[in-house]
Amino acid sequence: MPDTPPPLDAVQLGAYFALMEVAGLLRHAVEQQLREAGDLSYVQFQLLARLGLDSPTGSERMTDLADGVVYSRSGLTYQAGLLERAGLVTRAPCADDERGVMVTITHTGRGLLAKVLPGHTEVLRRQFFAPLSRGDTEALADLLSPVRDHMRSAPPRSAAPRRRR
Amino acid sequence: MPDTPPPLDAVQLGAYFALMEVAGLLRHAVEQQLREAGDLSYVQFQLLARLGLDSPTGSERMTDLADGVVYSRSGLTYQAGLLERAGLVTRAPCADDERGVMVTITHTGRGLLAKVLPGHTEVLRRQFFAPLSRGDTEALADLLSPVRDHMRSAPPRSAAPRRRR
DNA sequence: TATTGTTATACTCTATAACTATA
DNA sequence: TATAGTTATAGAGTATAACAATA
Repeated sequence: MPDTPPPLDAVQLGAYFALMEVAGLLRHAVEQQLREAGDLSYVQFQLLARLGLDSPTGSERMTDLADGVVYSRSGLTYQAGLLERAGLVTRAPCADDERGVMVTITHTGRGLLAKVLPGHTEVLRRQFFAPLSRGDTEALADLLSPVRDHMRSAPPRSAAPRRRR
Repeated sequence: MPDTPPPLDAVQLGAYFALMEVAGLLRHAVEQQLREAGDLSYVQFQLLARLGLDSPTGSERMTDLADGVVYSRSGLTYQAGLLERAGLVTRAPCADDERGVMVTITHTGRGLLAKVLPGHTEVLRRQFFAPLSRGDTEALADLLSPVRDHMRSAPPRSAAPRRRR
């Protein structure tokens, strides 16, 4: 039987629970806005935003999208299928790797993204940024960015059968 | 047509995306641990933790639990039903309000909570707290607590039909 | 009349495993 | 043999609306 680790202290628990609750409430609020404004789920918005805002070409490979969204392959295939059916993205075989598939945001997709963003921004300001000063926001970004980088690189559990990469 | 708000700047976007990604990855990791260690979903864990750790009596009303978890009533009924069937909680009519239902964590429920917590703690330390100093953790809690309080009190959208409270 | 909670129902999402095709 | 992506399928979770009972 392994040693039980010391329990988290009050400050740690506070940070953890606050983080999870804020993120949960925020996602809930934002999801609602996205659904009403553009009939998009949060995941779908993330995919469109990644293609339309992050990628300079508007294209990405399925695998890279899956990495960013932490989904199973099949989950991404499902979502990409929905977006394609809605005319928001196209799928085409990869040029250099015949096995791969490139997903590209369409003009319609960019339009929907633009249509949805103002309301998105408003919700964020009202729900999330309102109680934060400029310095607070910077501090938050500086605190969370290293955590994000750490989590991206650290495999979730030690003994798990490595799935990808 | 309403004025479009100014877009968020890079720092704000960074804080927002970092928060959502960290919370998402963390939830994913923690959910896995909870599933393996105790066959619990994160929501079920939250309910048990709320009853077993936060509440001094081990009991809470359905309504109060729903407030804390931000679920629809029916969603909570569903989850409470699962927990009850697993012997982790009991449901009994409220003493003072005949309409109400009190949910109480059982001995078995406390046992499962205790069984699951060490692994939970370990995941949190490894995935979340590792890159954070003591001061970082405090700063994070101090930054996020006001946001949580703000979000709890602020109705998600202005024009929505008020549902509760 | 308003509130509490449950039920019925339908839908969305996610994961697993099997499968195809290419590297 | 390993990787990319799809498909089939099954299960969990969530929301909506209608409902019953109590305040």
